[in-house]
Amino acid sequence: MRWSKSFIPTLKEDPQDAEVISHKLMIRGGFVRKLVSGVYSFLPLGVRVLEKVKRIIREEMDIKGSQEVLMPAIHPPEIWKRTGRYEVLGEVLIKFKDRHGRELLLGPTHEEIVTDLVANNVKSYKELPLILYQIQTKFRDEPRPRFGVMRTSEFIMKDAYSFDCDVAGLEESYKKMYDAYCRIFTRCGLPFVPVQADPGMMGGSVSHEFMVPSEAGEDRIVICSKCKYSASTEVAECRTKAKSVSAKEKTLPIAQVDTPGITTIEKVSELLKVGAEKMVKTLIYKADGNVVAVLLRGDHEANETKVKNFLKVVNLELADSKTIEDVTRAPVGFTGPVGIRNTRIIADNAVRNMDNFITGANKKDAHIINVNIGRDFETKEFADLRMITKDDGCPACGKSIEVKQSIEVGHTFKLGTKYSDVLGAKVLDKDGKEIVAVMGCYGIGVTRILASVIETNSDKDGILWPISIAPYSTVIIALNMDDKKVKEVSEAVYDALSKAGIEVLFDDRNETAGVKFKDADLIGIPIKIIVGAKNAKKDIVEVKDRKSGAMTEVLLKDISAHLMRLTGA
RNA sequence: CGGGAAGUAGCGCAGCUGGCUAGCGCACCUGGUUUGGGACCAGGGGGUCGCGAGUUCGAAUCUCGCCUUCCCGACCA
Repeated sequence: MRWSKSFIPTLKEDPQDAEVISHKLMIRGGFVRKLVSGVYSFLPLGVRVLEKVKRIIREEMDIKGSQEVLMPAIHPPEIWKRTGRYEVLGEVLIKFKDRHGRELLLGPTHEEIVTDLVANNVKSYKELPLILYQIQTKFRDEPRPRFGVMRTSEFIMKDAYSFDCDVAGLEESYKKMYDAYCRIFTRCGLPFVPVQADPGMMGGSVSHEFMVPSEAGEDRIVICSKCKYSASTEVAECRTKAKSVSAKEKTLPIAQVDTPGITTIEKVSELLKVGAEKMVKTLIYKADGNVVAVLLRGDHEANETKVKNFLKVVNLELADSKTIEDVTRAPVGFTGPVGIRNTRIIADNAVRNMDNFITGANKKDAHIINVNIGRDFETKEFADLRMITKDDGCPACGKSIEVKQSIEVGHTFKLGTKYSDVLGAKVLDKDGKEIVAVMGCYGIGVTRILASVIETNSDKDGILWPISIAPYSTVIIALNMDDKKVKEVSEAVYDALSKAGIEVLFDDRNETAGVKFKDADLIGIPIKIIVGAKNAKKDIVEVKDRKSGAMTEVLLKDISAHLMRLTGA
């Protein structure tokens, strides 16, 4: 492709509304443009990278025997109502009406649709196992689209679904997909970590997230320094050892202290000169509409995923101030478990070990000290409800752990029969008996891969695409198109490489050398072929590596062989 | 939805305490000189100052409402 004929609108300056590196570089490099918040156009360069990634995905999925399908983006709501996810997804679903007033929605994912497809068309155990996948656009009304293409309302996903006769079959399919995912991310040049995760609204028992450590990530993961343990902080268990009875302190008489206007743990801690670890914070939640008090040690943070899973609820949100006032008869900031009304109390395991602690008094401008469970209030419900920190030990081996910000690029789930049951995906087994298909589902954020690769592969000049997914492997930089010999040699190189099947971008623009170098680096082409006047006279060109800067001189006649070696074409 | 910031040419910004025809850099068009890391000279085109109302003789500038975008929180590929 000739640059002079290409639609590659590069920018010299960072766009005003971009914060993270990948967003800035994708805009500046002319890969994408925003239409509205969370909705992007992919420009020619962006499409080329996207297609490279898709090809890798298809190759790896096909090798595992899964088959590509293409399901619709427009769905009838009925099928979503049958599985109950119409309500679970709620506002995330983008709904509209057709001309007949019939409600339709844009698919946020496709468990319902594939399961229905399989239910209607697969009848025998002989047809299983079956793995279907598609690369398709998903629509989700995100609460907050973010970071360019990282989190958008419309995005391209590769989603796969496995159907097996039994759990053993699912295990096999799951392993295949897991392996395929590792290969896909490796080929895309991503430093990924598979971690245990929470299945969330997908359902099922086991899930793994494929995480790319990066500052721009929206999630955190725990990695053990010693053993192989890795998990999302959402599920990483906190090992809280129960204190022995002998270690318990003698209980002191409960007493009220005045804390006028002091509503936060930090300020109470400051005022009473007591560490936050001697306090208990009481968080009032609404869990599927019911009020629940969650008790945590003052210096600990709630893990809402754990709370949700413990309570077996779908919706969990901090209660509004009115609810808190109803339950505690005090303003927000003085909440405590003592004397709280009509409220289920659950406590983190760490709270069980505490004696003579400080809590809110459920009274304006007051806290109480020397509070003890059993004596001053009662709860029998203890569980791991807090967020793990780097000071906690590894849940598996107890050694030190690291907590890293990460980007989720893939997620795999062992679904079981959640969908196949409801939607009737059943087959007859050997004995003619009906069995429900056991399912797994597997997602990759295709557009998000681009952002992740850039987050982990860039320098001050621009993107460093791995050759496997670079929009072009090679760019020819003709330093001066007005120089006859330079033009002639560049054209010859372009011709030779094109014929050799190398994906080459020929910068034939009438621009200065500086502009061409800057643009080439910005868009991240891995190999530059530089044609300058002096060398051109001797039929020599320079081949320069984008990442290392290493340069070699190559004779014109050898150029295509040389590039074929470099690119593996 | 809660909290914060911002909307002026394609992009990045200045102007904004009320006063001339709204400005700068980049980009773009024409001509010329240039060409090894974002060249130079000359000429030129491009604006509902986010939208609407109000105050005023006069509003990009002040007031109110709305919209949009970005950042921090709840969601997830």
